[in-house]
Amino acid sequence: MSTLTPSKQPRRDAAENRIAILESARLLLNRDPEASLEAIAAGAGLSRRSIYGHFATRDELIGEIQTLGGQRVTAALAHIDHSDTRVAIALIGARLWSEVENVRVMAQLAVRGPQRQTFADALRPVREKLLSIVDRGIAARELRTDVAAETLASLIEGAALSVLDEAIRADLSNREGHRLVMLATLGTVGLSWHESNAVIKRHAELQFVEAPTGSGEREISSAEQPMSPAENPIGSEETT
Amino acid sequence: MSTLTPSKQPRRDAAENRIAILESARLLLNRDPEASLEAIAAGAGLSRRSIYGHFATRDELIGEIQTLGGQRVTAALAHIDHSDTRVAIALIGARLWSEVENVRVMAQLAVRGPQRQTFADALRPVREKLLSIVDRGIAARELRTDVAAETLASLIEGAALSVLDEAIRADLSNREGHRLVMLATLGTVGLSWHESNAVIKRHAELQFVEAPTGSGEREISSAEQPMSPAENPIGSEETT
DNA sequence: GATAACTTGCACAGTGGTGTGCAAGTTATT
DNA sequence: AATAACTTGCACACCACTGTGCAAGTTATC
Repeated sequence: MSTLTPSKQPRRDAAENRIAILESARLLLNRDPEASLEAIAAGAGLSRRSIYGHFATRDELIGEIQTLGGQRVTAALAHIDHSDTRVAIALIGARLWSEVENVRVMAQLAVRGPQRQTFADALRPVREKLLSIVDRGIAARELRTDVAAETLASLIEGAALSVLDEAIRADLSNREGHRLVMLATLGTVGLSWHESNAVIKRHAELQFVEAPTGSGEREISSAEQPMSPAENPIGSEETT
Repeated sequence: MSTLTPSKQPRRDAAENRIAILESARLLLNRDPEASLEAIAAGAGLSRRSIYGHFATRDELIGEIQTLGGQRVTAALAHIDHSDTRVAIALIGARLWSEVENVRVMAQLAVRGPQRQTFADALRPVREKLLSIVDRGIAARELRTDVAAETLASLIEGAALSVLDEAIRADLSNREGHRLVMLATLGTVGLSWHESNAVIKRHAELQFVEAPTGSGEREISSAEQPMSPAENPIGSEETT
């Protein structure tokens, strides 16, 4: 995957740079999915040339973002299960918020760019999970029954994404973002705003928890955490 | 604005071609805001070279789409006013749906591209209108009071746009798109799905009306209507 | 402090896009 | 049928970007 010629372990600074590149790319590709390598390199404090020391091609770099981001998002939504599908949906919203940065690049690149298909694939498990919850919820009459399940799932996804956008754009606090995403998804799913707030209040797992690492508001959420290369890979795939 | 050297009136076929270019551009730029002139020309059944007979530069072409689209969208939302802000909001959703194609390009280009500021400006009146309605609605307790007006307005916009996306993507019928957008905006604004449906049922102006020109479903909606160059311009601006 | 690992700058080839000039063709208009 | 209005193809200059080779520097690591 990398391009250098390391006997076993890459040098420490090299490893850091690799991560810096990935983070810069994630950041810039969010705004412009066709951001140049020059720009990405600059964002990482490196020269364009040295990117090629880590990734053979632009596509390889993007591919890496894809797998890494996909892993984090999938992981974030992995253990969601609640008898009440409304709570499950709100939880999904909340977890998405905790991975805003990754979620947005994935979504961004899933729509545009030549490999949008690949990205769509990477998001498949997530989407299937959502759909199955929606299915259950409709059957249980916990969610609105006036919209087909597939459509509703798409709407939830769209609503969540646009809230993420807005939350970033307006630079909302972490706590507010958390609240908004849940409210938006619940609203999409058919609850009145009073019901939504009631659901949120009633369930401990929907409460906002301060960042583990952080001190003040707005701190956590992968945005600040480094894109470490698959520490706990899901389908463990050692390359070397 | 044009580039040819017409004494007074352009030739009939030339006028048609100009429109064909604009329509092709609107279509392609929806998918890819950086679609090439080559592609746009092909879509219009012309050669790239002849685009320059109608528009001096790419930017001029895009600028034209901007003003035309902005006019149509603004016009569509012009006479919306209802004592009940919930109805007004649903109406906005419905009108947006009737201009899907235009709304989506505008939104698309308002986010990306170098002139996103210009596009944002073109949408200003629309956004202000929405905000004022939201303000009123919150004050009247018709809309949710747990989200700040500015935020809520943005959320409505986002929700509407993502429904439009989904509706196009899934190729929903005109009637279904109409219904979905209203439901989505009303849900965002705090209504339960029962309330939303009740509001829609209760008000004649929210009912779906078959296309004026059309026969079956999915027919109207500016998508099919040509982008005539400002027949009833809003701020009448004769160029010659 | 020696060595291998990495970064950098520069030059270069290749690609795909924009915008222009011009000569030759086609087509609406009278 | 004549003419002006348009379209086309081609050649060209120009730009921004990707990807590569290489020689010279810098830095982690033993």
